Amino acid sequence: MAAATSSPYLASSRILSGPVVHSERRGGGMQPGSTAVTTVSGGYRGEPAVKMVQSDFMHGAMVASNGGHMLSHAPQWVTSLPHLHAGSALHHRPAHVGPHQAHPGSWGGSSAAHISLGEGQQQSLIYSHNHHHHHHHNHHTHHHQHHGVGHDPQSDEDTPTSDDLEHFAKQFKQRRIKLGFTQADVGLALGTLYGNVFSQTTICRFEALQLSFKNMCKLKPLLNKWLEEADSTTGSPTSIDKIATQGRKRKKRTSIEVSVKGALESHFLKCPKPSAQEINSLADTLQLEKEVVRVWFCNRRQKEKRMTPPGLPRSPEDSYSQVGSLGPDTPSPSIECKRMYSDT
DNA sequence: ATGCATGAGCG
DNA sequence: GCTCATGCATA
Repeated sequence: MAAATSSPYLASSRILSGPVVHSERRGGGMQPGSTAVTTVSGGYRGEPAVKMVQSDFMHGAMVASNGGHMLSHAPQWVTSLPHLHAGSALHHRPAHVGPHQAHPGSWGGSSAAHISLGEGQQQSLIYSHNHHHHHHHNHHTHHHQHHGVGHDPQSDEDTPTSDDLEHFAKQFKQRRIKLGFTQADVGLALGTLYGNVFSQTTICRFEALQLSFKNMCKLKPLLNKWLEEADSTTGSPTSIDKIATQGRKRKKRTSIEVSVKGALESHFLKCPKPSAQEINSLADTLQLEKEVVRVWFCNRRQKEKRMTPPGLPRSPEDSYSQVGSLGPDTPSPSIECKRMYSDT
């Protein structure tokens, strides 16, 4: 329940967590020779040498996994402050890139090509997920707003369908590019317009329909509003700057080797929700930290819940109707997998 | 564009 | 510890 009560590093609200990092650095040439590499390996956030926070999260995690072979001593990933300069001038009046859209992808090779030669291809595997939800939205205890005029499907009210979202996302991206805005620009603009700052990642995922249905529905109105603002505002920029540079030290992204990822996928197919014991064994086998393995499975499950699996072309006969109007819970299959190991 | 990660919220 | 929304860092 505590948002930022006793955080030793974080001191700002999550609303203003909008770093305007404009890193254009490229050329990552550090290649591992082992299964995975982490700059600051060892023990991560958990039990530091000194007690400071009560850790409202992951309290029993390391307790249960503390078999006695892990050396947890380095809790923090160095307080490296990404000294960014708030160059507030790129979110409402980008530039006139012209009709041919020659703006540089400020985020590196994120131009328009979908070249994925690394980890972006492992997801080309088969997705044996069956999302069969009933498609009867807005049926709950909710009064309908009687509009005198005809109610458009994508005006504002009522839950959009998956088709609506897809169409909107496509339109959005087109207009956005036409206007010469980057995904990051939109994210920041949303912050200045509503107070909800979003990153390039989120905008990207929205356009690619890689968010959950509910999440898509939540973002759609905001982005829709931005569209109206973007093309209508032609001289009256209502841009206010609200940047809050944070100095949160994040664990460096663990690069899992391809073979290891394959092993993880195999296990995921057998058991998408392994127990702590299973995770422990897996981590030991793959020589990965338990947290890494656990998070990997969490992320993997999320992927299955996304809309439009990547690479899979949508057939005209097939329609995704994962409207969660029935309840927030997911009718997951009653599959239970337990592996009881007595040794290591 | 996407993989790994954080954190709130919920049992 | 899981789900879910979200993003930093990276390929």
